[in-house]
Amino acid sequence: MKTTDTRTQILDAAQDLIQRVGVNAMSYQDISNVVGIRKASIHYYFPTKDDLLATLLSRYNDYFLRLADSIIAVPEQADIKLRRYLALFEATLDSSSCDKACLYGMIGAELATLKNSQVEQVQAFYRDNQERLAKILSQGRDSGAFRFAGDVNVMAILIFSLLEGAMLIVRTEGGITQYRAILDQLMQLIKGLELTPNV
Amino acid sequence: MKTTDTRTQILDAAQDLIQRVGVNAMSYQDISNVVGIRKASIHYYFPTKDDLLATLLSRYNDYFLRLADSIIAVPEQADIKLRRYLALFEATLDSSSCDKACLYGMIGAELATLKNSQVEQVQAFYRDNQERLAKILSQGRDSGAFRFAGDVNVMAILIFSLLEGAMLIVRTEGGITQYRAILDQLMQLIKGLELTPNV
DNA sequence: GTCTATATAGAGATAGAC
DNA sequence: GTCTATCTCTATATAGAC
Repeated sequence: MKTTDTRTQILDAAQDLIQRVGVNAMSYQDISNVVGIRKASIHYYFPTKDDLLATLLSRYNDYFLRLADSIIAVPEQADIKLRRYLALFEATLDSSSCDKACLYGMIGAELATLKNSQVEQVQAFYRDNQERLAKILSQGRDSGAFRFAGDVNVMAILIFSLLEGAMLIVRTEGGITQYRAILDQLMQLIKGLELTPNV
Repeated sequence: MKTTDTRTQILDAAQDLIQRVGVNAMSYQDISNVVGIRKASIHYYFPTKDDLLATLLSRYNDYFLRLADSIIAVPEQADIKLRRYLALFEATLDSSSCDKACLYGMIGAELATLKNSQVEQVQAFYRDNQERLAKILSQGRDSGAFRFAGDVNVMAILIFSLLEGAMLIVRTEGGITQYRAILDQLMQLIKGLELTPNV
């Protein structure tokens, strides 16, 4: 059993807290309570809250896009790839009792309270994800797995917005079950399945 | 020209601020600066911030659902009704320079920092809107205007999640233009339009 | 590296004059 | 109703001992 270093423990605690309550409601004291270190000590690793947030956003971005790219790289049907990509978001929600949203979804709501450099990190995350999604959608439409009309890039933004929004919405009620139902419905729409007469 | 009473000015300012920066980043001092009244005076109308928020949520809910119901009541094609409903959300984003999201979308992100009674107000708003959406979708599917597969209620939650999510996401880039593109794409999906060979 | 102690600023809220 | 003044609490952040 390998112990995690303090710096990582702080980042983990901070991320968990932000995904639950948001950046502005999260404090060094909260992190202190979780990690079991005095709040002054946190400043040794991250002098300001902005430093901490910047590191957090960058870490989350790297981690998430690395996973997304590994999904895209595998030679596989587009609908399988899309399912796997959607599962990445589902995993975030799944852990614990469905009170955690995507880090960037939470941050997105608090966008106006961030400094410019952090806003750029948010923009980058959104853009990168939409790009990955567009790639999967293109492949699917080429192969005939997907049959939706319209522009691939707009569709990518639509899906990304839905994922971020649903993660926030289902926290009030329904939780992971409702989230999965929404994703199933989305897959149906993308595959272009028709309404059958009596269902 | 009729002057708005102070109480309403406070509510308006508070709502505007929350839609931009969120509940936790909004302060009585901010409201004070906008309304031109000392922050202690605000407590005369709303003793606690919870009182203010409760009033705000209730007012927004009443206002929004009244509009939604007036749209549903009119004898009209379902796709026209849906378009009008979507326009309600678009109007929120439209005013000013696209830095305002839906009040309840912002609140949804900060859900964990609210007290129980306010969480219930959020749940009610989500449920009520999904109910209205489901009604429009049912009508559309019966009339043949909509041809999506799957459950109407799930589809309603999907659309609602998308609306709330997109409003947050497009604030980083794209703004109202991107938001409209997403809604157009959504309408296509609901109408069940097929992919045409060379578009 | 982690601690105690403290500086400083801002929050929500109350008391009481006008 | 609105003001000034003030209370209390918590936030971010720093200084310096160990």
